[in-house]
Amino acid sequence: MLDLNFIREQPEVLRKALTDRQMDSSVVDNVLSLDTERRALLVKVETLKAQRNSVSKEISQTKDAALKQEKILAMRTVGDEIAALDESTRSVEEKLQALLASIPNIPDPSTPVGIDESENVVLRTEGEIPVLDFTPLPHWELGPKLGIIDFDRGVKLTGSRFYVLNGAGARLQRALIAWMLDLHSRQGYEERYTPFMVKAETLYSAGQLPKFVDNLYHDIEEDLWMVPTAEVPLTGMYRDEVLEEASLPQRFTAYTPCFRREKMSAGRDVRGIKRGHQFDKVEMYIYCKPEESMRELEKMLADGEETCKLLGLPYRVKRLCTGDLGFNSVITYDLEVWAAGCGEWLEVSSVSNVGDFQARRANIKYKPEDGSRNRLVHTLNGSGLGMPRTMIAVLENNQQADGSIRVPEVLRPWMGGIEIIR
RNA sequence: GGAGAGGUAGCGCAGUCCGGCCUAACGCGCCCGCUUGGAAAGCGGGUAUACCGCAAGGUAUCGUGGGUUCGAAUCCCACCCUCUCCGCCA
Repeated sequence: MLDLNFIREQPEVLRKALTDRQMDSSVVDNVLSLDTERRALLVKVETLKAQRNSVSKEISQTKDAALKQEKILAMRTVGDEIAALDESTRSVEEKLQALLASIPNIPDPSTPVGIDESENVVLRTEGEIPVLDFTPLPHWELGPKLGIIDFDRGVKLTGSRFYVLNGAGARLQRALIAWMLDLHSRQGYEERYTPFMVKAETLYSAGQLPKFVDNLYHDIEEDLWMVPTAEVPLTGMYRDEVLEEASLPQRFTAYTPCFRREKMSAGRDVRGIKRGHQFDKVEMYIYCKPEESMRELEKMLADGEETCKLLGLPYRVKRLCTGDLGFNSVITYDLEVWAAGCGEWLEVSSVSNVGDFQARRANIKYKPEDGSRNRLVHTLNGSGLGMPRTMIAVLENNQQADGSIRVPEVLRPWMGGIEIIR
Protein backbone atom coordinates (compact mmCIF):
# COMPACT_ATOMS: atom_id res chain seq x y z
CA MET A 1 0.00 0.00 0.00
CA LEU A 2 1.20 3.48 -0.83
CA ASP A 3 1.39 6.41 1.55
CA LEU A 4 -1.68 8.59 1.18
CA ASN A 5 0.42 11.69 1.90
CA PHE A 6 2.65 10.75 -0.99
CA ILE A 7 -0.30 10.46 -3.36
CA ARG A 8 -1.68 13.76 -2.12
CA GLU A 9 1.64 15.53 -2.60
CA GLN A 10 2.85 13.92 -5.82
CA PRO A 11 -0.12 12.53 -7.70
CA GLU A 12 1.68 12.94 -11.02
CA VAL A 13 4.35 10.44 -9.96
CA LEU A 14 1.67 7.83 -9.31
CA ARG A 15 -0.11 8.65 -12.56
CA LYS A 16 3.06 8.04 -14.50
CA ALA A 17 3.74 4.82 -12.59
CA LEU A 18 0.29 3.49 -13.43
CA THR A 19 0.63 4.46 -17.06
CA ASP A 20 4.03 2.77 -17.23
CA ARG A 21 2.45 -0.33 -15.73
CA GLN A 22 -0.15 -0.25 -18.51
CA MET A 23 -2.90 0.59 -16.05
CA ASP A 24 -5.62 3.17 -15.88
CA SER A 25 -4.45 6.18 -13.89
CA SER A 26 -7.87 7.73 -13.29
CA VAL A 27 -7.96 5.98 -9.91
CA VAL A 28 -5.66 8.75 -8.65
CA ASP A 29 -8.36 11.37 -9.00
CA ASN A 30 -10.84 9.18 -7.14
CA VAL A 31 -8.35 8.80 -4.31
CA LEU A 32 -7.75 12.53 -4.12
CA SER A 33 -11.41 13.46 -4.07
CA LEU A 34 -12.25 10.82 -1.45
CA ASP A 35 -9.34 12.06 0.64
CA THR A 36 -10.63 15.63 0.48
CA GLU A 37 -14.12 14.48 1.37
CA ARG A 38 -12.80 12.44 4.27
CA ARG A 39 -10.83 15.30 5.76
CA ALA A 40 -13.75 17.69 5.53
CA LEU A 41 -15.92 15.16 7.38
CA LEU A 42 -13.26 14.65 10.03
CA VAL A 43 -12.99 18.34 10.78
CA LYS A 44 -16.76 18.52 11.23
CA VAL A 45 -17.22 15.43 13.34
CA GLU A 46 -14.20 16.03 15.54
CA THR A 47 -15.36 19.54 16.37
CA LEU A 48 -18.70 18.10 17.46
CA LYS A 49 -17.00 15.40 19.50
CA ALA A 50 -14.84 17.95 21.25
CA GLN A 51 -17.98 19.88 22.11
CA ARG A 52 -19.72 16.78 23.40
CA ASN A 53 -16.75 15.78 25.52
CA SER A 54 -16.50 19.14 27.22
CA VAL A 55 -20.25 19.52 27.77
CA SER A 56 -20.44 15.98 29.17
CA LYS A 57 -17.86 17.00 31.68
CA GLU A 58 -19.92 20.07 32.56
CA ILE A 59 -23.00 17.91 33.00
CA SER A 60 -21.28 15.86 35.65
CA GLN A 61 -20.54 19.03 37.58
CA THR A 62 -23.88 20.80 37.09
CA LYS A 63 -25.97 20.85 40.24
CA ASP A 64 -29.02 22.67 38.87
CA ALA A 65 -31.36 19.92 37.66
CA ALA A 66 -33.13 22.00 35.01
CA LEU A 67 -29.89 23.29 33.51
CA LYS A 68 -28.50 19.76 33.56
CA GLN A 69 -31.52 18.41 31.71
CA GLU A 70 -31.22 21.17 29.14
CA LYS A 71 -27.62 20.26 28.44
CA ILE A 72 -28.40 16.59 28.17
CA LEU A 73 -31.10 17.29 25.61
CA ALA A 74 -28.76 19.49 23.60
CA MET A 75 -26.13 16.79 23.58
CA ARG A 76 -28.65 14.21 22.51
CA THR A 77 -29.05 16.12 19.24
CA VAL A 78 -25.31 16.53 18.89
CA GLY A 79 -24.94 12.79 19.48
CA ASP A 80 -27.27 12.04 16.58
CA GLU A 81 -25.33 14.34 14.31
CA ILE A 82 -22.09 12.67 15.33
CA ALA A 83 -23.52 9.23 14.62
CA ALA A 84 -24.58 10.33 11.14
CA LEU A 85 -21.21 11.93 10.37
CA ASP A 86 -19.33 8.92 11.74
CA GLU A 87 -21.28 6.72 9.40
CA SER A 88 -20.46 8.90 6.37
CA THR A 89 -16.81 9.02 7.38
CA ARG A 90 -16.69 5.26 7.76
CA SER A 91 -18.15 4.71 4.34
CA VAL A 92 -15.79 7.20 2.68
CA GLU A 93 -12.84 5.64 4.46
CA GLU A 94 -13.87 2.17 3.37
CA LYS A 95 -13.96 3.26 -0.24
CA LEU A 96 -10.64 5.02 0.12
CA GLN A 97 -8.98 1.98 1.69
CA ALA A 98 -10.33 -0.30 -0.99
CA LEU A 99 -8.91 1.99 -3.66
CA LEU A 100 -5.55 2.31 -1.94
CA ALA A 101 -5.34 -1.46 -1.54
CA SER A 102 -5.81 -1.87 -5.28
CA ILE A 103 -3.00 0.51 -6.29
CA PRO A 104 0.36 -1.13 -7.08
CA ASN A 105 3.76 0.08 -5.95
CA ILE A 106 5.78 2.73 -7.79
CA PRO A 107 8.47 1.15 -9.99
CA ASP A 108 12.00 2.35 -9.40
CA PRO A 109 12.91 5.10 -11.91
CA SER A 110 15.56 2.81 -13.39
CA THR A 111 12.92 0.26 -14.41
CA PRO A 112 12.72 -0.24 -18.18
CA VAL A 113 9.33 0.89 -19.46
CA GLY A 114 7.58 -1.82 -21.41
CA ILE A 115 4.22 -3.26 -22.33
CA ASP A 116 4.62 -6.85 -21.16
CA GLU A 117 7.09 -9.65 -20.43
CA SER A 118 8.45 -9.49 -23.97
CA GLU A 119 10.15 -6.22 -23.02
CA ASN A 120 11.93 -7.53 -19.95
CA VAL A 121 15.66 -6.97 -20.29
CA VAL A 122 18.20 -9.78 -20.12
CA LEU A 123 21.08 -8.39 -18.07
CA ARG A 124 23.46 -11.32 -18.39
CA THR A 125 23.69 -15.01 -19.10
CA GLU A 126 25.92 -17.23 -17.02
CA GLY A 127 27.12 -20.77 -17.50
CA GLU A 128 27.38 -22.94 -20.56
CA ILE A 129 24.30 -24.37 -22.20
CA PRO A 130 25.12 -28.08 -22.29
CA VAL A 131 25.81 -29.49 -25.73
CA LEU A 132 24.57 -33.05 -25.86
CA ASP A 133 25.36 -35.62 -28.51
CA PHE A 134 21.85 -37.03 -28.28
CA THR A 135 18.38 -35.54 -28.27
CA PRO A 136 17.53 -34.69 -24.66
CA LEU A 137 14.11 -35.72 -23.43
CA PRO A 138 11.76 -33.37 -21.67
CA HIS A 139 11.12 -34.27 -18.04
CA TRP A 140 7.55 -35.36 -18.73
CA GLU A 141 9.02 -38.22 -20.73
CA LEU A 142 12.15 -38.69 -18.66
CA GLY A 143 10.29 -38.80 -15.33
CA PRO A 144 7.81 -41.58 -16.12
CA LYS A 145 10.50 -43.50 -18.03
CA LEU A 146 12.70 -43.57 -14.93
CA GLY A 147 9.65 -44.16 -12.76
CA ILE A 148 10.32 -41.10 -10.63
CA ILE A 149 7.34 -38.95 -11.69
CA ASP A 150 3.84 -40.48 -11.70
CA PHE A 151 1.44 -38.12 -13.39
CA ASP A 152 -1.47 -40.54 -13.61
CA ARG A 153 -1.68 -41.25 -9.93
CA GLY A 154 -1.43 -37.56 -9.07
CA VAL A 155 -4.48 -36.96 -11.24
CA LYS A 156 -6.16 -39.98 -9.68
CA LEU A 157 -5.60 -38.62 -6.20
CA THR A 158 -6.46 -34.98 -6.70
CA GLY A 159 -6.96 -34.00 -10.32
CA SER A 160 -5.14 -32.37 -13.17
CA ARG A 161 -1.85 -30.61 -12.48
CA PHE A 162 -1.00 -32.86 -9.54
CA TYR A 163 1.64 -35.58 -9.56
CA VAL A 164 3.41 -38.05 -7.32
CA LEU A 165 7.18 -38.21 -7.03
CA ASN A 166 8.64 -41.66 -6.53
CA GLY A 167 11.84 -42.92 -4.96
CA ALA A 168 14.87 -41.03 -6.22
CA GLY A 169 12.58 -38.32 -7.61
CA ALA A 170 11.09 -37.57 -4.22
CA ARG A 171 14.51 -37.85 -2.68
CA LEU A 172 16.00 -35.44 -5.21
CA GLN A 173 13.42 -32.82 -4.33
CA ARG A 174 14.02 -33.34 -0.62
CA ALA A 175 17.76 -33.05 -1.26
CA LEU A 176 17.27 -29.77 -3.10
CA ILE A 177 15.19 -28.37 -0.25
CA ALA A 178 17.62 -29.43 2.47
CA TRP A 179 20.64 -28.27 0.51
CA MET A 180 19.14 -24.89 -0.29
CA LEU A 181 18.11 -24.23 3.31
CA ASP A 182 21.65 -25.02 4.42
CA LEU A 183 23.12 -22.84 1.69
CA HIS A 184 20.93 -19.88 2.64
CA SER A 185 21.83 -20.36 6.29
CA ARG A 186 25.48 -20.02 5.32
CA GLN A 187 24.59 -16.93 3.28
CA GLY A 188 23.20 -15.26 6.41
CA TYR A 189 19.53 -16.21 6.46
CA GLU A 190 17.94 -17.75 9.53
CA GLU A 191 15.62 -20.67 8.93
CA ARG A 192 11.94 -20.44 9.77
CA TYR A 193 9.31 -23.13 9.65
CA THR A 194 5.95 -21.41 9.36
CA PRO A 195 2.29 -22.36 9.19
CA PHE A 196 1.13 -23.32 5.70
CA MET A 197 -2.33 -21.99 6.43
CA VAL A 198 -2.93 -18.41 7.47
CA LYS A 199 -5.80 -16.08 8.19
CA ALA A 200 -7.11 -13.54 5.73
CA GLU A 201 -5.46 -10.68 7.61
CA THR A 202 -2.05 -12.21 7.01
CA LEU A 203 -2.71 -12.41 3.27
CA TYR A 204 -3.91 -8.85 3.26
CA SER A 205 -0.67 -7.74 4.95
CA ALA A 206 1.39 -9.39 2.26
CA GLY A 207 -0.67 -7.77 -0.49
CA GLN A 208 -2.27 -11.02 -1.72
CA LEU A 209 -5.74 -10.02 -0.67
CA PRO A 210 -8.07 -8.64 -1.82
CA LYS A 211 -6.54 -8.48 -5.28
CA PHE A 212 -5.51 -12.11 -5.80
CA VAL A 213 -8.39 -13.84 -4.09
CA ASP A 214 -9.04 -15.96 -7.20
CA ASN A 215 -5.62 -17.55 -7.00
CA LEU A 216 -5.95 -18.79 -3.41
CA TYR A 217 -7.30 -21.94 -1.79
CA HIS A 218 -9.63 -21.20 1.06
CA ASP A 219 -11.04 -23.38 3.82
CA ILE A 220 -14.48 -22.02 4.49
CA GLU A 221 -15.09 -24.06 7.64
CA GLU A 222 -12.27 -22.42 9.62
CA ASP A 223 -11.71 -19.43 7.32
CA LEU A 224 -8.08 -20.38 6.76
CA TRP A 225 -6.13 -19.86 3.56
CA MET A 226 -3.39 -22.01 2.05
CA VAL A 227 -0.22 -20.00 1.52
CA PRO A 228 0.67 -19.24 -2.12
CA THR A 229 4.27 -18.53 -1.09
CA ALA A 230 6.37 -18.42 2.10
CA GLU A 231 6.55 -14.68 1.55
CA VAL A 232 3.09 -14.50 3.11
CA PRO A 233 3.88 -15.95 6.56
CA LEU A 234 7.32 -14.33 6.53
CA THR A 235 5.72 -10.92 6.04
CA GLY A 236 2.94 -11.57 8.54
CA MET A 237 5.38 -12.75 11.18
CA TYR A 238 6.14 -9.18 12.24
CA ARG A 239 2.73 -7.67 11.58
CA ASP A 240 2.05 -4.80 14.01
CA GLU A 241 5.51 -5.02 15.53
CA VAL A 242 8.26 -2.49 16.13
CA LEU A 243 11.77 -3.86 15.60
CA GLU A 244 14.99 -2.59 17.15
CA GLU A 245 17.22 -0.76 14.67
CA ALA A 246 20.24 -2.78 15.79
CA SER A 247 18.46 -6.00 14.86
CA LEU A 248 18.29 -5.02 11.18
CA PRO A 249 18.76 -6.34 8.63
CA GLN A 250 16.99 -9.58 9.53
CA ARG A 251 17.24 -12.27 6.89
CA PHE A 252 15.13 -15.40 6.80
CA THR A 253 14.82 -18.52 4.74
CA ALA A 254 11.87 -20.86 4.81
CA TYR A 255 10.67 -23.90 3.00
CA THR A 256 6.94 -24.17 2.36
CA PRO A 257 4.70 -25.81 -0.11
CA CYS A 258 2.86 -23.22 -2.19
CA PHE A 259 -0.76 -23.57 -3.23
CA ARG A 260 -2.12 -21.72 -6.23
CA ARG A 261 -5.34 -22.17 -8.11
CA GLU A 262 -3.84 -20.75 -11.32
CA LYS A 263 -7.10 -20.85 -13.18
CA MET A 264 -5.38 -20.72 -16.54
CA SER A 265 -6.08 -23.09 -19.35
CA ALA A 266 -3.92 -26.11 -19.97
CA GLY A 267 -1.31 -25.92 -22.68
CA ARG A 268 2.36 -25.72 -23.36
CA ASP A 269 3.06 -23.64 -20.25
CA VAL A 270 1.70 -26.19 -17.82
CA ARG A 271 3.18 -29.32 -19.36
CA GLY A 272 4.72 -31.74 -16.88
CA ILE A 273 5.48 -30.37 -13.44
CA LYS A 274 6.12 -26.83 -14.60
CA ARG A 275 3.07 -25.22 -13.10
CA GLY A 276 1.18 -27.35 -10.59
CA HIS A 277 -1.39 -26.22 -8.06
CA GLN A 278 0.96 -27.35 -5.32
CA PHE A 279 4.70 -26.91 -5.45
CA ASP A 280 7.55 -26.63 -3.01
CA LYS A 281 9.75 -23.59 -2.68
CA VAL A 282 12.56 -22.32 -0.52
CA GLU A 283 12.19 -18.60 0.05
CA MET A 284 14.57 -15.82 1.06
CA TYR A 285 13.17 -12.83 2.91
CA ILE A 286 14.76 -9.69 4.33
CA TYR A 287 13.62 -6.94 6.66
CA CYS A 288 15.93 -3.91 6.58
CA LYS A 289 16.21 -0.16 6.90
CA PRO A 290 15.13 1.88 3.85
CA GLU A 291 18.67 2.99 3.06
CA GLU A 292 19.83 -0.64 3.03
CA SER A 293 17.24 -2.15 0.74
CA MET A 294 18.99 -1.65 -2.59
CA ARG A 295 22.17 -3.17 -1.23
CA GLU A 296 20.22 -6.10 0.22
CA LEU A 297 18.50 -6.60 -3.13
CA GLU A 298 21.88 -7.08 -4.80
CA LYS A 299 22.90 -9.50 -2.07
CA MET A 300 19.74 -11.52 -2.48
CA LEU A 301 20.19 -11.65 -6.22
CA ALA A 302 23.79 -12.81 -5.79
CA ASP A 303 22.63 -15.47 -3.32
CA GLY A 304 20.03 -16.72 -5.78
CA GLU A 305 22.62 -16.80 -8.52
CA GLU A 306 24.97 -18.77 -6.32
CA THR A 307 22.29 -21.40 -5.96
CA CYS A 308 22.13 -21.82 -9.73
CA LYS A 309 25.90 -21.82 -10.07
CA LEU A 310 26.45 -24.48 -7.43
CA LEU A 311 23.85 -26.68 -9.08
CA GLY A 312 25.68 -26.20 -12.35
CA LEU A 313 22.66 -24.74 -14.07
CA PRO A 314 23.09 -22.23 -16.88
CA TYR A 315 20.97 -19.21 -16.03
CA ARG A 316 20.19 -15.70 -17.05
CA VAL A 317 19.23 -12.62 -15.08
CA LYS A 318 16.35 -10.51 -16.28
CA ARG A 319 15.19 -7.12 -15.17
CA LEU A 320 11.42 -6.91 -15.31
CA CYS A 321 9.94 -3.99 -17.23
CA THR A 322 7.11 -1.83 -15.91
CA GLY A 323 4.45 -3.83 -17.72
CA ASP A 324 5.47 -7.12 -16.10
CA LEU A 325 6.51 -5.89 -12.66
CA GLY A 326 4.61 -7.47 -9.75
CA PHE A 327 1.98 -5.53 -7.83
CA ASN A 328 4.11 -5.03 -4.70
CA SER A 329 7.44 -4.50 -6.36
CA VAL A 330 9.79 -1.56 -6.85
CA ILE A 331 12.45 -3.60 -8.64
CA THR A 332 12.35 -7.23 -9.67
CA TYR A 333 15.01 -9.48 -11.11
CA ASP A 334 13.98 -12.84 -12.51
CA LEU A 335 16.34 -15.76 -12.60
CA GLU A 336 15.75 -18.23 -15.40
CA VAL A 337 17.52 -21.53 -15.81
CA TRP A 338 18.01 -23.39 -19.03
CA ALA A 339 16.18 -26.67 -19.33
CA ALA A 340 17.73 -28.80 -22.05
CA GLY A 341 14.78 -31.14 -22.55
CA CYS A 342 11.99 -28.65 -23.10
CA GLY A 343 14.55 -26.33 -24.66
CA GLU A 344 13.53 -23.21 -22.85
CA TRP A 345 14.42 -20.83 -20.07
CA LEU A 346 12.37 -21.47 -16.95
CA GLU A 347 11.71 -18.82 -14.35
CA VAL A 348 12.90 -20.27 -11.04
CA SER A 349 13.22 -17.14 -8.97
CA SER A 350 11.91 -13.62 -8.67
CA VAL A 351 13.95 -11.36 -6.44
CA SER A 352 12.17 -8.16 -5.45
CA ASN A 353 12.59 -5.08 -3.38
CA VAL A 354 9.10 -4.00 -2.37
CA GLY A 355 10.28 -0.99 -0.36
CA ASP A 356 7.86 -0.04 2.42
CA PHE A 357 4.82 -1.23 0.45
CA GLN A 358 4.20 -4.40 2.43
CA ALA A 359 5.49 -2.88 5.66
CA ARG A 360 2.84 -0.16 5.49
CA ARG A 361 0.08 -2.69 4.95
CA ALA A 362 1.43 -4.97 7.65
CA ASN A 363 2.40 -2.10 9.96
CA ILE A 364 5.99 -3.18 10.53
CA LYS A 365 8.32 -0.50 11.84
CA TYR A 366 11.64 -0.10 13.52
CA LYS A 367 12.72 2.20 16.32
CA PRO A 368 15.64 4.38 15.23
CA GLU A 369 18.47 4.49 17.73
CA ASP A 370 18.66 8.28 17.56
CA GLY A 371 15.25 8.45 19.22
CA SER A 372 13.40 9.83 16.19
CA ARG A 373 9.94 8.49 15.41
CA ASN A 374 9.41 4.92 14.30
CA ARG A 375 9.89 4.29 10.60
CA LEU A 376 8.56 1.64 8.27
CA VAL A 377 11.02 -1.09 7.38
CA HIS A 378 11.72 -2.19 3.84
CA THR A 379 11.10 -5.79 2.87
CA LEU A 380 12.56 -7.96 0.14
CA ASN A 381 11.68 -11.39 -1.06
CA GLY A 382 13.17 -13.86 -3.43
CA SER A 383 12.78 -17.49 -4.24
CA GLY A 384 15.75 -19.52 -3.22
CA LEU A 385 14.41 -21.35 -6.23
CA GLY A 386 11.10 -22.99 -6.93
CA MET A 387 11.44 -26.74 -6.68
CA PRO A 388 9.63 -28.23 -9.65
CA ARG A 389 11.35 -26.05 -12.20
CA THR A 390 14.73 -26.46 -10.59
CA MET A 391 14.08 -30.20 -10.64
CA ILE A 392 13.18 -29.99 -14.30
CA ALA A 393 16.48 -28.30 -15.11
CA VAL A 394 18.48 -30.69 -12.95
CA LEU A 395 16.82 -33.71 -14.53
CA GLU A 396 16.92 -32.54 -18.11
CA ASN A 397 20.40 -30.99 -18.10
CA ASN A 398 22.07 -33.91 -16.37
CA GLN A 399 20.55 -36.65 -18.45
CA GLN A 400 22.84 -39.00 -20.27
CA ALA A 401 22.52 -40.84 -23.53
CA ASP A 402 21.18 -43.96 -21.81
CA GLY A 403 18.37 -41.97 -20.13
CA SER A 404 19.97 -41.99 -16.68
CA ILE A 405 20.57 -38.82 -14.68
CA ARG A 406 23.72 -37.69 -12.98
CA VAL A 407 23.01 -36.16 -9.57
CA PRO A 408 24.81 -32.80 -9.14
CA GLU A 409 27.79 -33.03 -6.81
CA VAL A 410 26.40 -30.69 -4.15
CA LEU A 411 23.23 -32.74 -3.67
CA ARG A 412 24.90 -36.09 -3.16
CA PRO A 413 25.28 -35.83 0.62
CA TRP A 414 21.47 -35.75 0.75
CA MET A 415 20.93 -38.51 -1.79
CA GLY A 416 21.95 -41.44 0.37
CA GLY A 417 24.64 -42.61 -1.98
CA ILE A 418 22.64 -42.25 -5.20
CA GLU A 419 24.90 -40.69 -7.82
CA ILE A 420 23.04 -41.79 -10.91
CA ILE A 421 19.27 -42.03 -11.16
CA ARG A 422 18.45 -44.86 -13.50
C1' G B 1 -15.36 -29.89 22.13
C1' G B 2 -16.48 -28.85 27.89
C1' A B 3 -15.38 -26.02 32.58
C1' G B 4 -12.74 -22.12 34.94
C1' A B 5 -9.34 -17.77 34.96
C1' G B 6 -7.57 -13.91 32.15
C1' G B 7 -6.50 -9.88 27.82
C1' U B 8 -5.29 -2.24 30.51
C1' A B 9 0.38 1.89 26.84
C1' G B 10 7.90 -1.66 26.37
C1' C B 11 7.13 -5.19 30.67
C1' G B 12 4.54 -6.20 35.42
C1' C B 13 0.21 -4.77 37.56
C1' A B 14 -4.18 -1.30 39.89
C1' G B 15 -8.82 0.36 38.30
C1' U B 16 -14.23 -2.83 36.30
C1' C B 17 -18.68 -4.81 41.69
C1' C B 18 -21.26 0.92 42.21
C1' G B 19 -20.35 4.92 34.54
C1' G B 20 -18.31 11.23 35.17
C1' C B 21 -12.10 13.98 39.90
C1' C B 22 -9.22 7.86 34.30
C1' U B 23 -6.32 13.74 31.33
C1' A B 24 -5.51 5.41 33.07
C1' A B 25 -2.46 5.09 39.34
C1' C B 26 1.92 2.39 41.07
C1' G B 27 6.45 -0.54 40.14
C1' C B 28 10.23 -2.07 36.62
C1' G B 29 12.80 -0.94 32.26
C1' C B 30 14.53 2.95 29.05
C1' C B 31 16.07 8.35 27.92
C1' C B 32 17.76 13.34 29.67
C1' G B 33 19.67 16.26 33.69
C1' C B 34 21.79 16.99 38.79
C1' U B 35 25.49 14.43 41.63
C1' U B 36 30.66 11.74 40.68
C1' G B 37 37.53 11.21 39.12
C1' G B 38 34.11 7.55 36.84
C1' A B 39 30.03 4.70 38.23
C1' A B 40 26.16 2.76 41.52
C1' A B 41 22.62 4.68 44.75
C1' G B 42 19.79 9.03 45.37
C1' C B 43 17.09 13.31 43.42
C1' G B 44 14.34 15.92 39.34
C1' G B 45 12.14 15.50 34.57
C1' G B 46 10.64 12.59 30.39
C1' U B 47 8.93 7.97 28.23
C1' A B 48 2.35 4.67 23.15
C1' U B 49 0.34 4.97 18.26
C1' A B 50 -2.54 6.88 14.30
C1' C B 51 -5.30 10.69 12.21
C1' C B 52 -7.16 16.05 11.55
C1' G B 53 -5.20 21.08 11.94
C1' C B 54 -0.58 26.59 9.38
C1' A B 55 -0.76 26.61 14.57
C1' A B 56 -2.91 26.60 19.34
C1' G B 57 -5.00 22.41 19.82
C1' G B 58 -8.36 18.41 18.79
C1' U B 59 -10.13 13.21 17.79
C1' A B 60 -9.63 7.97 18.32
C1' U B 61 -7.58 3.61 20.64
C1' C B 62 -8.01 -0.26 27.78
C1' G B 63 -8.39 -7.97 22.99
C1' U B 64 -12.13 -7.16 18.43
C1' G B 65 -16.96 -5.66 16.75
C1' G B 66 -21.77 -3.96 18.07
C1' G B 67 -25.33 -1.83 21.78
C1' U B 68 -27.17 1.35 26.08
C1' U B 69 -25.99 6.57 27.72
C1' C B 70 -25.31 13.58 27.62
C1' G B 71 -20.93 10.56 28.99
C1' A B 72 -18.17 3.62 28.85
C1' A B 73 -11.64 0.58 30.61
C1' U B 74 -16.19 0.28 33.83
C1' C B 75 -22.99 -1.77 32.04
C1' C B 76 -25.25 -5.31 27.97
C1' C B 77 -24.57 -8.71 23.49
C1' A B 78 -21.49 -11.42 20.03
C1' C B 79 -16.76 -12.96 18.67
C1' C B 80 -11.18 -13.70 18.96
C1' C B 81 -6.88 -14.97 21.67
C1' U B 82 -3.93 -16.77 26.07
C1' C B 83 -3.47 -19.85 30.50
C1' U B 84 -5.21 -24.13 33.79
C1' C B 85 -8.01 -28.63 34.07
C1' C B 86 -10.95 -32.34 31.37
C1' G B 87 -11.99 -34.82 26.65
C1' C B 88 -9.76 -36.25 21.94
C1' C B 89 -5.34 -37.16 19.34
C1' A B 90 -0.14 -37.79 15.32
